[in-house]
Formats: sequence, structure tokens, C-alpha cells
Amino acid sequence: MTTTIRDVAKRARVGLGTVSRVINDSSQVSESTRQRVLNAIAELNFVPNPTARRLSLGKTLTIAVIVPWFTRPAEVERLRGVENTLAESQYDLVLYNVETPAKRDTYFSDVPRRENTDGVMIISLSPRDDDVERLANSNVPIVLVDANHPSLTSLNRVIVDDVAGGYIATQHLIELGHRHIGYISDLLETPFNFTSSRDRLQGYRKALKAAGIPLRVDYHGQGEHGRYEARRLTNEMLQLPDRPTAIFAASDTQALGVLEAAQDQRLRVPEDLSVIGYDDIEISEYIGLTTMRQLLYESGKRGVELLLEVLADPTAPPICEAMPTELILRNTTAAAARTS
Amino acid sequence: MTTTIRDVAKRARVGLGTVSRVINDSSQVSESTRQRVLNAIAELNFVPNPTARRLSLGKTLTIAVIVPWFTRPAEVERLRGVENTLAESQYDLVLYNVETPAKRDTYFSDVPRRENTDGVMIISLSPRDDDVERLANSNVPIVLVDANHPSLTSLNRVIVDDVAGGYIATQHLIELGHRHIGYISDLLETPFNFTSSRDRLQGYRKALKAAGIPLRVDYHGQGEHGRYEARRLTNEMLQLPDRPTAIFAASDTQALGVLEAAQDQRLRVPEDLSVIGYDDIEISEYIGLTTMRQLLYESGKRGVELLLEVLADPTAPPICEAMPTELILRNTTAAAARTS
DNA sequence: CTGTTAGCGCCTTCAT
DNA sequence: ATGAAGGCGCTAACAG
Repeated sequence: MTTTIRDVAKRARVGLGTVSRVINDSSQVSESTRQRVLNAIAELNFVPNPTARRLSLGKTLTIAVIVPWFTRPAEVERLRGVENTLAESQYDLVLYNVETPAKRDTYFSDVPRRENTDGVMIISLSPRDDDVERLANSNVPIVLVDANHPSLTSLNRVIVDDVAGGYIATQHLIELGHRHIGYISDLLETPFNFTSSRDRLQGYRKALKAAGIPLRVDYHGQGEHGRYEARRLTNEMLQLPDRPTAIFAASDTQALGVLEAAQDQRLRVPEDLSVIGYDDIEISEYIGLTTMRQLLYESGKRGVELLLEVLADPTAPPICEAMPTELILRNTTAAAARTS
Repeated sequence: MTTTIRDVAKRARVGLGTVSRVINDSSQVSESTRQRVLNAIAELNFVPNPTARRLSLGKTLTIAVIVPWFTRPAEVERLRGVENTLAESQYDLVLYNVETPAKRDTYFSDVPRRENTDGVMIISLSPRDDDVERLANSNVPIVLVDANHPSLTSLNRVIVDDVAGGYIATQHLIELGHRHIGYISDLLETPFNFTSSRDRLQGYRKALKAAGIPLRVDYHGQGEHGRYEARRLTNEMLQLPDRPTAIFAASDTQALGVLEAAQDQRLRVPEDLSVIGYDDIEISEYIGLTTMRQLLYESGKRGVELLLEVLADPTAPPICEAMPTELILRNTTAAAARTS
């Protein structure tokens, strides 16, 4: 049926072991037999069965990536960094997409097992307290990208300082003279335990406080991630008697919704309303959206690199690496009109 | 170390075979021993080793997806259909991303082997003549999505009639009174063997011919896929003494570049220039781009369904299914100004 | 240097 | 109904 190492051995008139050695070009095999084996391999068009290798090696030669909504632009970009970096390695990429809380929990508990995978990368899903123990004690290396938990110092992490990002974004609006600044974000509390909207809110608050601007609850709209919901929330907010003159959106996708709402309300951007997003996804440049840039691709790349390092040397101490964030000025923010 | 079927057997005081039977809840095991085994499994927190199962079963429980630039919006959307459908099955999704001709060739020849995967899905990469034999003779089921080859009738395929799509798009512009219609596309000949730009060009030509409009080579700009290149090509085309009054872009992403070029040239859309794209990716609605909608998500979904069907019943006859295409009218096309 | 042997963990006959 | 044994294809340790 399928040609095995045994067929090759027979054809090359050597023992199995020798063939295996040639395949793993490890030990010293005499050049002559080595050639004989290589010939046999070529002639039979032989390819070692990966499953058998895995079983024998006790490794899966696989990296599992758990990611929420892998189709969202920011996650896609992270994944691209992951894929490109992993492609050069011997590891296959197995994708676990999370779109429901149930999936999250299933994957969190089932995927990180040595029998399943050699390493797991968790993107944008911060562990909850009840996940910590299991993850910390997992027998497979785990790296967190854009996710974190205070007690998980034993894991490699690539994080983004969203508090700082939120601060800078808000600060930018404040410097432009805005004092009525709205914030449109995801739901703060969900079973997924996304932390970015929360952290950015924290930064937003700190910036307001530092500027002596009172916090207004009606200036915070939270809802399902996405353009449509952001548009709805913003439309509501813009109809407040004392509407914001600037809005900070927790993602560029949501910023698009904010821009749509501005149009709905016949407000010019940035003259009547300043808008700043977060992520700097590809379309943002096209739109001319002012935003906070994250190094999305890089974060995925670094995550894989860290994972590969642990795989190569399990004794390597865990690292927590922070990715920088950067304000990208474009055309959707401007000085506030004279305050009424 | 890791707990195996043997530990369970010992604890439950049964033979290995019985444990295996319980796991695969197949044969009839007496309810009492069955419970004993289940208890032991629970107590030991036992999970069968997938690699061992695979080797024993001779299956990989894996579906390989070969896709070019999986970060492009259209491919992402197809992948979403794939992932969502596959998630409910027992199969894992292994991603092979193609960004270079070399990768394409490597994956085309290495991935479709029974030892590697139980089924492969090839997206948007049409086989070349020299691929046909290998793919047709592969010992693993293959399904083509948005890809095709006349001699591969033995494979399941989900195709899009790009000739028709190109025709409809062009026809739409013609009906609006345009007679100077440009076409911006990918490079027609690349080692990837993408066929969409070629097929849409064919539809474009047919439509022109049917309307008695002469074909002008300087109205066709081809270059690397992407906004930037499309913008450059369009800028060139718009500086022709007899510039087009309408442009058909082979993808929405490229249509964005066309829109940018229009801005560069101080042309209003749609008053001075009509633009139609292809795909109807998410951002198109935001932009208000007139475009040809493809059922991207559905195509991925159907592809997986076909694959799962063959996997369940290898004797099922291969199907070639065409996905419909639809003209989505928005705000970037309008009646031509009086022709000069 | 190279052939032989013993597993890796599970599934599946084959007897009982 | 259930235990025992053989094998999936490969790697690695052990002799020579």
C-alpha cells in the first residue's frame, strides 16, 4: 500500500535503523550506504509518515493557536505574523477559532495537552482566575499574545499596554482642546474576558482625571464589537443635549461605526466631531482615520519566536514583552470648536 | 508519565481492549464494566492520545487547507466558512498559506498525501496542467474552491463563474451609457495561476463586443494585487487623452485604489468616473462601493461539506457546484456624462 | 558504522 | 462480553 521505511530498507539492502538515520540525517552513515538509501528513497518516492514519527518522538510537530474571531482585521494581522514565522519551522499550524464562550472554555481546557500539541499560543483571550491553575500547570509551553493575567508570570507573554494606549489617545483629544470626550467600546464584561476595552477605558479615565475633566457615564457606550453596534451607540450619544465633540473608539472597526453615526447626524469630521480609533488596521489609512497603532503582525511573530525558543530550550526563563503603541495622526481629529 | 489506556485498564480491572471499546462506544460492553471503565477514565482524567489513534486508525483526523494570502479579505471570508463548518466535525484544520510560487508548488505536491491529511481543500489556486495528474491520482480526497481545471472532473469543486461576473459588471456600466470602460486587474500570468482576473477580463470583453464597443488595450491595467498598484495603474489610465469614464476593478481592494486615483485626479465619483468592484467584502458597504457580490463564506462552507461527504462515503460521485454572483448597486456608478 | 529489537498508545481481530 | 496478541510506521538504544 503506502511505502514505508521497511520497503526502502529492503530496496537499499540495509536495516531499518539505517534508513531512519539517513532520514534524520543524524548519525554518521557511510557515504556509500547513505547514497544507496537516498536512491531507494527517491526511487520509491518515499515520504516518512508524520503520524508515526510523532508517536515515536512523542511530539506532535504542531502548534495550536487559539484565537477569537480570527476574521477580525486585527486578529488576521496577528495571525499573519504567526503563520509567516511558523512556516519556516517544522511545525504545522492548527487553528482553533473561538466565537462562543463555550468554545473558549473547551479549547482552554482541551487544547493545552502534550498529547495534542507541542505548544499553544493564546491570542487576545486573557485567562480568568479559574483558568490560571490549569494553564500554569499545563505540560506544554504556552505563550500569551495580547493577553495577560497577573498570576501567570510563568508563561511567555507578548502584551500591549492598553492603559497607556487609551491614555495617549484621550490625551491627544484633550490637547486638541476637547473636554467632551466619548468612549465607544466592546462590552466590558463578557465570558471571553477581553481586557482591551477595559484597559483602554482605564487609560481614558486617567487622562481625563489628569486634565481635570469630570467623567461622565453617558459618554461611555459599550456594546457588541462591530461597526453596526458602534454606530447605534454613537448615534445615541450624539443626541445627548451636551454631546461629545470627540470620540475615542476602542477599535478601528468601531471607529468606522462612529464615522457613520457622525454622517447620520450630519456632523462633519473632524470639524464638528473628532474621532480616534485603535489598531491601525489596513483600511484606516485609506479612510484617513487617526488611530493608535499596534504592532499586530509583530506581536504574532514575537509570540511564535518565544514559543520556538521554549521548545528548543525548555529551561529558558519566561519573558513578558511589551509591544509599543504609537499615535498615528490623520484626518479625523482636529482642534475643538470653541466650547459653548 | 502521561496516563494511557493501560492505566485505565488496570484501574478498572479489565483488559485494554475493553477500555478501547468503551472509548469508541462501539461494541456492546456490559453496562457494569462500562461504568467501571468510565469511572476509571474520569478518576484518572484520561484522554486518549490522538497521535496514537491516528496511527492505529490510519487517519489523521485533519483537513488541510491550502490558500493564497489568507489575510486578504475575500480569502478570510472563505476561510471563515471553512472553519465554522469544520469546527462541528471531528477534524482539525491545518492551514497552509501560500505567498510565494515556491510555497504553492511545495504544498501542491507535499500536502495531498494520505499520510499527511484526510482531505485537502485548495482555495483560489487553480491547478496548472502539470499539476493535474498528481492531484487526480492523489490518494486523498481533494476539493477545489474558487479554482478549477477542465481535466479535473474527478474532483469536487465549488466554482464561481467569473466570466459571467465580468460580463455583468461591464454590462452594468454599458447600460449606464459608458463606452470608455477601463479594467484594472491582477497580473494575468503568474506562477500562482490565478484565473479570476483572466476570466473576468473575458467577461468584460464579451460585454464590450456585444455592445459593439471596441476593445482598447490601453484601457486594461494589470499589476500586483493590492490597493497601491491599482492606484498607480489607474492614475496612468486616467491621464490618457481619452480617459475612461468608468472602471471595472477585479476586486474591491483594487477598487479602493481606483477610488484613490480618482481623488488624485480630482475626479468625482460617480459623476466624473464610475467604479465597480468585485467580491463585496465587508468594507465595500461602508464605502458605498458598487460591486459584484460573491458568496465567499458560503463557498468555504460548501467546500467543507463536500469534503466531509466524500470522507463519509468515498464512492460519492464528484460534484461541480457553481456559486451565484450578484450585482450590488451602491454609490460609485452612475450614468455617463454626455460623451464628448 | 550498521542490523536488530523494543517500544510509542491505540485499535482490532481472534479466541475464549 | 472480554482478555490477549498483533500491528500501524517510525525512532532510539543496544549489540556487534
